[in-house]
Order: sequence, then structure tokens, then C-alpha cells
Amino acid sequence: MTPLPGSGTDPRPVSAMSRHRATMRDVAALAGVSLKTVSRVVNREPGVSATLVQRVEAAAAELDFRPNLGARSLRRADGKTATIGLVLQDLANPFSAALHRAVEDIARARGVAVLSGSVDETADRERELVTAFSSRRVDGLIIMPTGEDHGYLMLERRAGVAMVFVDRAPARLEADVVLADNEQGARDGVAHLIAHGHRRIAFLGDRSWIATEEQRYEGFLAAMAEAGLTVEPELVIKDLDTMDAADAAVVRLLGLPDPPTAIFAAQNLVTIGALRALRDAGMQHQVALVGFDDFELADLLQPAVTVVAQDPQEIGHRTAELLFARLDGDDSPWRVEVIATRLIERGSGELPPLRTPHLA
Amino acid sequence: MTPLPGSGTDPRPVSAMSRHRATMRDVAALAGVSLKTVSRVVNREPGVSATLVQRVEAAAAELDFRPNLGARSLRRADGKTATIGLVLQDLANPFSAALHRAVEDIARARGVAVLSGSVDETADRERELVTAFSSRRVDGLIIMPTGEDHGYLMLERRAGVAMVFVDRAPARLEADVVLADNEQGARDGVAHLIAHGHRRIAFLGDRSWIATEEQRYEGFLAAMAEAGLTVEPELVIKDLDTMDAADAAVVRLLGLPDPPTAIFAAQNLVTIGALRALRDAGMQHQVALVGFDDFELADLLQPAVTVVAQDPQEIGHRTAELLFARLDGDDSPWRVEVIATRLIERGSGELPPLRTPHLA
DNA sequence: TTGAAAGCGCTAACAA
DNA sequence: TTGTTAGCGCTTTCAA
Repeated sequence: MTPLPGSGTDPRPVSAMSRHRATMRDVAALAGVSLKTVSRVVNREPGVSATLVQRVEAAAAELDFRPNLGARSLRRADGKTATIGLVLQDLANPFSAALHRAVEDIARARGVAVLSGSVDETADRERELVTAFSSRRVDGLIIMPTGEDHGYLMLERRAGVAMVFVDRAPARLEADVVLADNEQGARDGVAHLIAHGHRRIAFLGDRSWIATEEQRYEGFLAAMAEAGLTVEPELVIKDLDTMDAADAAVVRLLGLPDPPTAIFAAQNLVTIGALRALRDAGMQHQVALVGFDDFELADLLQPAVTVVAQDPQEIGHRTAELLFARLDGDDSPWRVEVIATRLIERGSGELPPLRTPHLA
Repeated sequence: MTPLPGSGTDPRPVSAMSRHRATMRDVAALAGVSLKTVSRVVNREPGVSATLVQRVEAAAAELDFRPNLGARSLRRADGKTATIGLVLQDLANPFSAALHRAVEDIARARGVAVLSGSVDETADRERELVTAFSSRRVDGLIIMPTGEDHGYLMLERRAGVAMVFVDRAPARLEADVVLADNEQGARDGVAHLIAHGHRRIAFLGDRSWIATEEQRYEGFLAAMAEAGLTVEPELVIKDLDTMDAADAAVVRLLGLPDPPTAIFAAQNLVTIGALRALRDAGMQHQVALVGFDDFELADLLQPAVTVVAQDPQEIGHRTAELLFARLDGDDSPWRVEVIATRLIERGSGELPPLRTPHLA
């Protein structure tokens, strides 16, 4: 038996050892068995005598053997890499980060690793990421989609890659989706403002081609219609793609001859931008506000902020579970799973309408 | 030339096509060239005639060829997978999430994908994650370390895996590290409170075995010593591992016969827990507070919260750049890069000391 | 229960 | 400029 690099019988000092990673061959040689026996032990296949199992395991430990999953998936019949890809809009966004963590927890329990990346609402980057993951032969994809045509994913699907969409439905592609009940959530939030006496309610939205935004706007319209209220075009401001844009929009609203008495902010960052504007104008106790999506410290502000909360953890768990069900062979028809939202009353949404000067 | 699955000449409907991914062999056959020529074109090696380049590219596009990076790295001399592993404490934590995004941006520019995972301050999970990444043959590792012995990473290093630590230095291992200037930052924050007249300053810290916590505590001690102030043991509370624990600690402090006039909160969640307790006690305008690490909405609270801000984006960029420098062959001695912190005065840290009843 | 041989998709080394 | 052959580390298939 020849001494192997890294083995205890290797007389060279650690620093002089070659950059060698032990392979199954090395382990087999040290244990005095065949390659296939090592493979059997490593994969816990039955039918190896206890003696050999022990000898192989000792040799593997001795050499710090780490099976090469790339080589394994290359050879295996199912080609599985035990890796999935997660395409998010922005890893640093709290909603995406919470979702990411939830997916990780489910994946980890199955020994699956997660590749992830940010798309920043750019269809090209979504394709780039999918390609990058695809070249690494991920078993499945979880995608928060951007853009108007996801037909390109048919290729991946045909190649046997499982996929589930999250937060938004894909365009032109039938597929599994897990999303929050955006329309109902927005409807609840706006109805809450109406119930507190508001009639002039402003709608502030993110980029309107994002499906969730569209659905939240629909919810706003539905709640207004249900109450027999007309929607004033001057109070609907969309395409607010930054906090500052939302801030500026609220400044504009407050300067109207007949300003809104309440604001429905349809997204995270839009809500925060609106909060800043109200605070800077000293109007945070005069104008009611309900935001879509909860955020840290909403309860510590004055007034505390009433929100329609999504449950990113639940959404992430359900998404990952659906993906793994597909990987396990579930071939039932495409499913759309809708996760309920929850209205959290904290104060800002319960402010009464302010009588505006010219109405007084 | 036989029709290949997925090719335009394949008469079968899409739904009936086999789950086949085109390989270089398929592309070679369709283009009527050898395997090696396809390899050359795919890898943009020089010395292929324009005609063949075009023919190969057309065939590759036709078949939706995606090179298998796993197979490539298996065969290549350098064994590179164009994938790195990122070990964080918690993907959902805003600091970790911002760092993650910064690393992603640098990696993406180089065509490198990022595997990531959460450790939750558990040494075992750190090892598990490193093993999982190692089995997938990542080229490099970025680790936010936990635990008291990182000697086990010598194996990875010996196998040629580059590694850089972030946020904290590893234990018992010489290695590259990028971290915030925790001691100086804490010192600045506490000195700021002292400059505003405070003498009885409480220190609230996270789990004390975390290196950053230790350093921040050292900074606290240094600032106190520099001002000739004695540290009251009853005002030092460590090992606050949740927001609620921090909240409870502040409740306890406020109930002391001689409560502190100022609080230095050495970590993110600790700061928020302290804020809640002060607000619930109605003392947020009476007790000064400086927190370590900035957070969204700190400027919107009343009073707005003075913090020692880290720069997670800068930290992430520098870390990734250092890792890639190592992967590019930089073999200079281990480096410790310290990123400066910045004191942001917003109000809570500038409150004057409250005269306590028994001193009045 | 164990092992030998072939080959997954790709690139290195060499040949034409 | 293009192609042939071998083999990366592993699992499959088949034989002993």
C-alpha cells in the first residue's frame, strides 16, 4: 500500500503536501478494497460487510475524503446535483431575504444547497441568472419573475428542471405559483380606511407592470367601487420606483387644493417614502396611512403604522415544499397557492379624516 | 446527419421529446465538426476558422446547448467551478443580507455564482455548510465565523480553496479578514455620550463569545477609562441573544435605585429591544441611547436614533475583491482589512443626562 | 458480498 | 486549423 498524500503514513510535513484532494480511488487503495466498495459505503448502499464498512470509513476519515458531487451527478442516472437556484429581485430587500431564509431551511433539511441571485426587475438579468444556474445543472428553480414572457423557460422544463414561481405569476407560461393574496389584501386595507370615514384616498404604487402592483391596484379599485366612491385620477400615482419618488409624490399630494385624507401605499419602500414625506410636513398625525407589506419598527413609529402584512416565511416554505414535491415526482396539474394577508392595526390607519380648510 | 432531440429537424412534437439536454457531441454532430472544435468555440479559444465558429454557434443555438460546468471543472486542470460559498449567520438579517448582495455583485461581474447559507451562531452548522460547499467544489469561501476553532479549515485551504473571513476574525487560524472597526466604533459612540455629560452609562451586548461583541465591549471600557469613569457592574448586561432579552434588560435597568442616564447598545437587535423598552416606559426622551449598527427608519423614530454605522456594502465588496485577488494568484501575506465606522447623530444620543430623583 | 470495465460531458495533450 | 485519444471522479452494469 503506497502512502497517499494527506495520509498519516505520509512522511512529508503538512506544508509540503500537494494540493491533492482524496478521491475514492485513494480511499479504496488505503482501505485495500475496490473503488466500487467505497462507492457503496459512501452512498450507504446495503450489502457490504461490517468489516469493510468500517475499514472504508476509517480510510475516508483518515484522508478527509469529500465526495465530488459534480462527478457524481455527471454519472448518476438521475443527474441530480442536490442544488437548486433561487432567483430573487434583490437579496438585500427584507421581503426577499426572509423568503430566501425560509427556502434555505426547507432545502437544508434535504441536504440541498441553494444558489441565489438578484435580478433588479430586469428581464435580461433574469435570463442570465437562469442560464448560470442551468449551466450548473440545478435540480430546480424558484423564480420571482420579471418581464413579459417566460416562454424561454420551456427549455429548462423540458430538460427536466423543476420550477416554481413565487410572489408573482409568470407571463405566458403555465406553472406552479405561490403568492400572497395581493388583491384581497389591498382591498382590506382600503376598506379599512373607508370604514374610518375616508373618502379621498390616494393610491401610491410601484412600477405598474409588476404583477403584484397591478393586483394591489385592482384591490384598491374594488374597495372604492364597493363603497360607491369615485377614484380621483389626481390621487392615483404609480411607477414610484424609489423611496425618494414616493416621498416626492406625497409632497405633491399634500400641496393639492383638495389633498387626500388618507394614503394607501402599495409597497414596502413606497410606504417608507410616504412616511418620510408626512413626517417632514408634520402631517403624520393628520393624514391616515395604510401600507402593503409589514416592516421592522412599524410599531415604534408615531403613529405606529397600520399595514397589510404578507407572510414571507410561509410563502417561502410553501414554495420550497412545492418544488421538492415536484422533484419527488408529484405530477399533478399546475397549482396556484394563495397565501392570505393580514391587516395589522397600529394607529396610522385609524386616524379620522382631517377636515380640509375649504370644506370647513 | 441524424436528427437530434430538440433540433428543428426532429419531427416529434415538443411534448414527446425526450428529456435530453444537448451535449457538445450533439452540437458537434449537427455542425459536422469534431468535439474539440465545439469546445474551442464555446471557450472562445483562438484558432478556429470563422466559418466553423459560425456553424458551431448556429448548431449550439439550435440545440439550446448549455455547457455543463460540472463536467468542465472535473476535467480542467485548475478544477475551477466558477462558484463560491458564502457562510453567513442569518440570511434574513439586514446586515448579512446587505453583505450578501455586495458579494453577489462582485461575483456576478466575474461570472461566478454564489452558494449561501445560515449558521445561526452554531459551530456545527458552520462545519456542515462548509462541507456541503466543499463537496460541490467551490473555488472559494467567504465565512462569517462562529466558534472557537477554525483549524478544521486547514483541510480546505490545503485542497486549494481560497477563503476570506468577514465581520469577525476566525479562531486559531491565520487568514484574510475584513471587518468593521468595532472597538473604535464603540469607543466613539460611548465617548459621544460622555461628551454630552453622561456618567452612568449602561452597556448592553449580544452573546459575549462573539468576537465583535467582545471588541465593542473593549471599546466601551476604553472610552470609560479615558474619561476617568468607573464601570458599574450593575450597568453591564451581556449575552442578550434576542430582542426580548434586551427589552427585559432595559426594564431591569430602569428599575434600579440609581438608573443609567444613557445606554450603549452594542448590536442591532439589542438596540431595537432597548428602544421598545424605553418607549413602553415612556422614557425614550429621558434616557440617551446610542446603538451599534444602523437600521432602516432609525431617522423616523422619535427621538431619531443615533448610531455607530457599519458599511455592509463596503465590507462585502472588499471581502469579495480580496477573495478574487487570492483566486487570481495573489499570495501576499494574510491581511486584516479594517473598515471604519461612522457616528450618525440623530437625537437619541444627544439627550442630556436626566437628573435622577435621589440626586435632585 | 465484492470487483472490473465502461462511460457521464468535458478539456488536456498531442497528432495530423 | 482541425481532430484523436485519454481521463477527470464517480456510478452503472455486469460478472465473479
